[in-house]
Amino acid sequence: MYIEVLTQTILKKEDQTFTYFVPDNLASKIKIGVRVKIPFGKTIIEGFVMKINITPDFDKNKIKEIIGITDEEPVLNEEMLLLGKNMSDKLLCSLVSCYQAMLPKALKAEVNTSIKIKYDKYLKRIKSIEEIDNYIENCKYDSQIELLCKLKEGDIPISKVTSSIKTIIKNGLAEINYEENKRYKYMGISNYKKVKLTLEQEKVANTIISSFNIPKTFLLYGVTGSGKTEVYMNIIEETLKLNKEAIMLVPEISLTPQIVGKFISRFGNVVAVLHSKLSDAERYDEYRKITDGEVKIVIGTRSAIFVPFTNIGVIIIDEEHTSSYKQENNPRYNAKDIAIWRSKYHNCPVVMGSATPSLESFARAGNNVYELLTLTKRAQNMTLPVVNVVDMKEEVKKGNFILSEILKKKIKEKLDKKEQIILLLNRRGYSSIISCRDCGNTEKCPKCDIAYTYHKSSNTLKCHYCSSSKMPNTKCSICGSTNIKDYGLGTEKLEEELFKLYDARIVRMDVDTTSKKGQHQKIIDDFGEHKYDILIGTQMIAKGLDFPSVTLVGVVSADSSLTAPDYRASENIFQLLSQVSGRAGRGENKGEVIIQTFNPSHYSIALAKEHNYLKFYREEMKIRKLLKYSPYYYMVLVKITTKDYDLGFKEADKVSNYLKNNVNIETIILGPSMASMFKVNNIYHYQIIVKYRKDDKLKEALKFVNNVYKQNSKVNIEIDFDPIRI
DNA sequence: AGCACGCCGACT
DNA sequence: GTCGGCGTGCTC
Repeated sequence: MYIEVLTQTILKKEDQTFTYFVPDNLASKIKIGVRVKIPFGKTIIEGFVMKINITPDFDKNKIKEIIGITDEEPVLNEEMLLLGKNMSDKLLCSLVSCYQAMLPKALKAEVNTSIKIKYDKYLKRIKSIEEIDNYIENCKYDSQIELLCKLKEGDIPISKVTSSIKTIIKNGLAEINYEENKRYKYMGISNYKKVKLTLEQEKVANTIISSFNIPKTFLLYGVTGSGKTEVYMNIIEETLKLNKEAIMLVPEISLTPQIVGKFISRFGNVVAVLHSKLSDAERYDEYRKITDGEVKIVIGTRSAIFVPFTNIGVIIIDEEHTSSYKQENNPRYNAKDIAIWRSKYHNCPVVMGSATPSLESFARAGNNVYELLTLTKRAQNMTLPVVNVVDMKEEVKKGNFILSEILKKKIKEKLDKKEQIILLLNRRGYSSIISCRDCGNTEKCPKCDIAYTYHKSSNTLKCHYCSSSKMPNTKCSICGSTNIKDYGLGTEKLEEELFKLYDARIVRMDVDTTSKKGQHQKIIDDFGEHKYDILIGTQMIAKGLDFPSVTLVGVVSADSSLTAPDYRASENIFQLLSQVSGRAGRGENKGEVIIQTFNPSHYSIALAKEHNYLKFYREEMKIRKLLKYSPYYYMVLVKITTKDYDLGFKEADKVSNYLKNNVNIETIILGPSMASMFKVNNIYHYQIIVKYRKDDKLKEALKFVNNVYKQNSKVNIEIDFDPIRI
């Protein structure tokens, strides 16, 4: 039998299937979606079986035989095969990359795919009891007799293969059996109690429950502390009653251990947990629970959206506004889109929840594409914390560059009361932003309203949306001050400052301190047990943490992300400030939030202070409309990368011109321009931004340019739909 | 990825 | 003349 195999494209450019021969003795084991080991050139690789029983259109003499079949059952089921094709078509990326993205490492088609799976060993009797008794009578070794007596009663778990075990096996009395060890390591919360839903929560839950079997998307807009998790659990409970499965996506599990704990407490061991900090073997363990039908609920990060449940009852996406649902490398999928695709396949609803929904989702709810559900009341009588905005312009005049007068005072106050403090420093990679130290003004491109990026080599300010550039001013264009500097304050520097001022136990949580596995968890646990007084971190600490004894949250510099060269900067800062505000005062003590900023009157800061999402939404939508950004316009980012500076510009220009001539007139093509990270590893990055509302020609045009550069070994192209960062 | 093929500079 | 540099192309 001849089969068609899709290989992990070594030549990364294109999907290519290869024809192989399957000998008769293996033919019955071949199914579409299983992996096969195949000789390829001088090496052995793995590929997915795409078609079986084909008549080859390749020279039969050159067709090689497969080496073996890796799987008993397909790793890609019918739904996954279909979904992969859909993804690769929609995202203009290779089919293999889509299939690989759906699978845990242990099940990907790769050259060296042998992930160590932990086995439990059993010694199993293979001869009758009489035969064993016979053997015992003639045996003079006590250790063997002891083993054999136990063996008569059943299998014996063994850890080491001793010499007596070896002898027993050699004499054909027993054999070693292996069983995969699936580790259950998550624990429930001991004091968890099922909470009776409030009327408001119940109404929301019932609306969703009455839409089971309908592929509909709900947007659950609920203020922080309104008990969205309880609603989710209620819906999932109903799903389980119908003998269906549930997927719940969360931004990052290692940061939300409380949610997992609640789920385990309530649903026990029908829950599998998938997140980025699992080792490959651990991830495979969890995955096997799903394929074996042991679990009904999966909680996981982005890629958990692909779990091969066959009867999904509901898909929940918590904190739907988070950018982590979009994958930033190929295939550049958004888990929210995959969720909606799967909801149609399984006829089930999708529930997206957030206290600060993304503008896109809220706009869709406004257009009745999604159904809007709201939770307005904070559960358990928790009050929203008081938010204090401090104008750093005034503080700088007093000589306070890092911590303001009031924040210093409050920290001391809380330390004295033995309460805990979280300090947030939003230091993201955009160091090359220049802003005025006196008035907080950052110079922006007038066309795109995006902060200019400073290019040191040429001493110019560049807008990397539209490629316009200008010389940096020596004076601030608003207040005339010459005190213009790039802004940079790191977590280490803040930590240093705090050590100088206080005698406190301080812990830092950022990419530098959490790269090792389990470190996240340890910091969170330790802080939860009050082994530290102050937690310093980047925005990763803002999400989902729930520490009752935290009574003060300080945002040390709200501006660094406000001035980021990104049209979503205002939205991001509003979401971030709202999130952190929700973190304070979760216990009995009232919480306080202090936000330090050079732009106290900026609407996203002022409205975050008021906890006024709706007003923020309206304000931001006006700007998006004016400047033709999402959700009014869709965006596509076309990236062109090459080692050759001149060639890159030439080719990017060609692409841009081709697009201009082959899309609808209303579609806006910006660039080519230099990407914000222009030269990385000696590779030059150019980009073209496409903005459109409706364009039936765009897809074909993008497909065309994409195919052109698939054949080009010098120039690479990548297409990113709805990019989260530009 | 590996490996062969092939077209130019430095050399026993 | 040859040896070997690695740019290019192919693997069912």
